[in-house]
Parts: sequence; C-alpha cells; structure tokens
Amino acid sequence: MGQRRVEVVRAAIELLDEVGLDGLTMRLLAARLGVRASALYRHYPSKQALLDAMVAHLATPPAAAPPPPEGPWDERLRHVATGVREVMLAHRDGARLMAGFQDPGGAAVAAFHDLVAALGADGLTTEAAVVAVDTVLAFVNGYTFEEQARKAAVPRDRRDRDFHAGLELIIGGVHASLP
Amino acid sequence: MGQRRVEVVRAAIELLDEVGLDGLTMRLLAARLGVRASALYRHYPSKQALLDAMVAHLATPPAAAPPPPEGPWDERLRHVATGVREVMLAHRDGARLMAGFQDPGGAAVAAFHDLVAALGADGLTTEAAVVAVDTVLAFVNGYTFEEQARKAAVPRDRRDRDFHAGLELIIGGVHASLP
DNA sequence: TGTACACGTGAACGTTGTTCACCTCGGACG
DNA sequence: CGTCCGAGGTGAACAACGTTCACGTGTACA
Repeated sequence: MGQRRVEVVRAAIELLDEVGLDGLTMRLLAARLGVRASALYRHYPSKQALLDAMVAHLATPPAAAPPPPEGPWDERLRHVATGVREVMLAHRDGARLMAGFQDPGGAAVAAFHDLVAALGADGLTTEAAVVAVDTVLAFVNGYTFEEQARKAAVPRDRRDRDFHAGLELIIGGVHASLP
Repeated sequence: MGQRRVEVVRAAIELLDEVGLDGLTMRLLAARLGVRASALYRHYPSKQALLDAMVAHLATPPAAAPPPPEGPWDERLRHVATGVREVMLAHRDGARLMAGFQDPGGAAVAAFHDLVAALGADGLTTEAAVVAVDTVLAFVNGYTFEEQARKAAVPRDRRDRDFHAGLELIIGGVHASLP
C-alpha cells in the first residue's frame, strides 16, 4: 500500500545529504522522483509531516538490529548517547532535522521508558534514572547540534574526544549521586 | 548614525514575542515601524543578519549590569548556566533563535574565555575547565531548546527543578573528576 | 465489463526574502 | 545663498516556496 511512502522518505534523505535542510524543497524532491511537487501531497499531508517521517525513519534501527545492549547502567547510557549522536551525524543537518520534529513518535517515548526502566533495575531510583537520562539526552542534543552547525572545521577525532569527556563528566556525576 | 539600527532590532524582538519566530516577517516588521520591507535592507543586509543582531542584543547584558559574580567555580558555573537559560526563556522561541545564529559574536567568545580563565584560577586545570564549560553549555542549550519547543504544558517550577537536577549532576561530575 | 482506487498532472494562489531605480529631505560647506 | 550629499524611504518587480484543486490515467478486482 503505502509503498511509495517509504520510497519518498528515502529519496528525501538522499537529497538531504546532497543539498542540506534549507535546500530540501518539495519541488526538488519531486523532480528526483520524476514527479511534480503536487504529487507528494498524496503521500504526506505537508512538508512538516514528511520531515517527521524522515526523523522516524532515521531513528528506527535497521531490521538487522545490533544485539540488545546488556550491562551496567553506565555502559547502557554510553551506548545510547553515542548512538543518538551517531544517527544525527550520519546525515547532513541531521541534528537540526531531528531537533525540529513536531510529533515525538511513540517509538521514541517507548525507548525512553525502556531505558529508564533498565536503569531502575540496576540500582538507580526511578527519579535518579529519569534525571540521568534527561540530562544525557539534553547534552547529546545540545552538543551535536552545535557541533554540526558550527564545528565543521574541527577534526572529527577531536570532536569525539570532547564529546566523550563531557559524557563521562555526567556519568561520573550520576555515580557520585548514588547512595 | 546607526540609531535606527537599534530601533529596528528592538521592534523585531517585540514582534518576536507576539508572533513567534515563524511569524517574524520582514514585511510585518516593516509595517510595525511604519515603513516598507525594502527599507529594512538599508540597516541590515539580510534577514539572517537581523536575526544575528537580535541574538547579540539579547545576549548583551543591560548597561546597569549585575555585580560581577565572585565565588568558587561551581557557583560561577551555576550562575552562567541559569543566566543563559533565563535569557533564552525570556522571549518566545528564544532558544531556537539563539541556536540559529550564524556569526558567534566576539563578545560571546570573550565571555567563554573569561569563564574558563576564572575556573582555571580556582583549582581546575585549563583542560578540565574547558570540558566543564563546554558540557554545561551544551546541556543548557539542549535542555532549554527542548523545553521551549515541546514542554509548554509542563509547569514552570517543575521544569526548573529538572533543569537544576541535571545541572547539579554535571557539577557533581566535575567535583568527582578533581585530583 | 465496469468501477474503485492509487497515483500523477498542470495551473494557479498567496506569501516570502531580496533587488533596483528612483525619490525626499535636512544639514554641512563653499 | 546655493549646492551637494548621505541617510532613509518608496514601489514595483523577481524568483522561489508550500499548498490546493479540478482533472486525468492506468491497474486490479468484482
């Protein structure tokens, strides 16, 4: 049925990498699909809906998912944080795209609650787990957004080191706040 | 000379609070000034330049500045973090506006270096100070952006508590990383 | 055979940022 | 006094954008 829908969103992501978020135009995307712009509105009611679908598509791990991460809570936090950053950096303007999404997909909230629950089953109070996850995610979003917007000149390995240093600072803070 | 420039930027900020960043249009701003849109280009070469000027204007503390903060490094970090968040929350779409600025004004980098230097004069190595400041600012940006974009329903005092909890987590992490 | 339905067309609409040639007016200067 | 100049504003236009709407077309299924 909605088979064309995923072709559209895939083409949109390809185009994003070539022209950036500001260059991503309904007309241009339509041209890449050999179609007129008005045809896109058969599949998505608005450009914002298309952008949301792109976010959902990027945030959904491939069917051949990596093994579900087991391990202590700090390992888990590290895994999620680097994963989110990786997803954002994988595409041009990825951070800006994901920061602008309008409808937080149900999958995202589910993943959030799963992570909090996992941390809760590993010694942290629910309260502490929520704060830790919220803080790490805010840091990842803020850092990666800035990184992609204004640090194209800084070499990648330096940005990686700074990111991990910040992440370890937060994880150390969680450790220090335990009973 | 450039007296009209600041009138324009002031009117733009007022208008921002009324119509939001998406509603902020050159024509609408011109109308508020009793002028046609093309006249605005006498003062700013592009809309982006105007937006940058708004950011610079908002980030510049009023002439009657509060007393320069003295105290230990953690107190200083708290002060800066809450101050930045306050500035962003003071205007509609403030976080989005300040996240989109193109030219990081020289005043901003100066403030950054001053803060790092201050922390350095208080027991932290320069390396640790840079990481701490970077991490706190990334957190503040990420948290406040999300807060303003999608948490209008959550009461203010709850958002304040969550913010401070995250901030204390990071400051605790800095403490734990000291020799 | 007929009829849904998915998909696409083409032309238009209103709005946006921006440019350009031109106008106006107040003050400095010879 | 006349003249020039620069700051500021006008009005019309341009290309591009997201979006809408009435209308076509082919394919699969009853």
